[in-house]
Amino acid sequence: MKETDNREIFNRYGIKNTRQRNIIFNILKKADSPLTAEQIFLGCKKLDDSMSFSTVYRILNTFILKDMVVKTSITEDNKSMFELNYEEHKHYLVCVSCSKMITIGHCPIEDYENSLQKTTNFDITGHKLEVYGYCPQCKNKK
Amino acid sequence: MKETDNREIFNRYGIKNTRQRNIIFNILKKADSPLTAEQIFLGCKKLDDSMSFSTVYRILNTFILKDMVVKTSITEDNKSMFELNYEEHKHYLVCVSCSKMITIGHCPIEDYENSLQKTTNFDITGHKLEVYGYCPQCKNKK
DNA sequence: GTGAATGCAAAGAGTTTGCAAGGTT
DNA sequence: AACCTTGCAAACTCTTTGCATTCAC
Repeated sequence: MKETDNREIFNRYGIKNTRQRNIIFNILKKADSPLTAEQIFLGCKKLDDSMSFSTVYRILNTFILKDMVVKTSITEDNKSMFELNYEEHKHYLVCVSCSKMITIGHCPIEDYENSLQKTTNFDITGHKLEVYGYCPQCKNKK
Repeated sequence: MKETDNREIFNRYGIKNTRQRNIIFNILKKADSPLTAEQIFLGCKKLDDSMSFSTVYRILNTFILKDMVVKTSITEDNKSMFELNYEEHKHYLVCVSCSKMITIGHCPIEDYENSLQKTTNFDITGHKLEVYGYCPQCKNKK
């Protein structure tokens, strides 16, 4: 534990600063799209061979409880995916062939939520949007 | 098998007309939002106590293969949900408290897909959108 | 030192599969 | 009759949990 120490962040959220939490937090920080628990576990293994799979899940659930991480369901095969809870609103464009995910900057439906709030009388708290397609590489292979 | 016989539909898709398929197809027809495999199984049990859970999954997968049904992932707890593959494009507004789902008629992002296609060079095939909030009943209990 | 976090193994969900028996065309 | 579908039980995958040990504060 040296250069990449997230102690201050963990303090702010009231959780202890452990080696395993640092590893996972750093993996999520580096990721540019949501990761499966398995991807995170494999990343951990490279840095600490003794890391256990249940620790990965437990830490992710702790992070979720503290709102540091969000679970974005969404694959066809019922695997959860995890990413840092960025303040900015993000959506992904997902390749249905190779599963590559790229970030969509602008959110097209914030305005829409307002009108929906009026018509449905729901108190709207958020939304999930994913767009699917073939990425430039895969569409040429079709 | 009498009044509610989907033989013609099954013929059209090239699959046999069985009692179990009729039961499941009718349950999906009546549903106004996606159902979990368990909900479907429980519905089946009421009409045919001998129905097996694996039959439910197998029939659902057959229907998916024939594009009669779509699997819409999406719950926080990694359960799949299933609904008929309606031609019209549908989205749901989901209550985060009681899980009630209501259908959103208009899709706000069809235009958006076109612009995204240009900027990303993806060949876009579809999208998934769910909006979350508290329904009128639940928001008063908060 | 005290309570919280970890590793391991085992248990739980949800879903799929092998096989023998039964149903559909 | 030939093939497809079903029921049952067992297997498989993803995730959670119990318990003893280790670690952070």
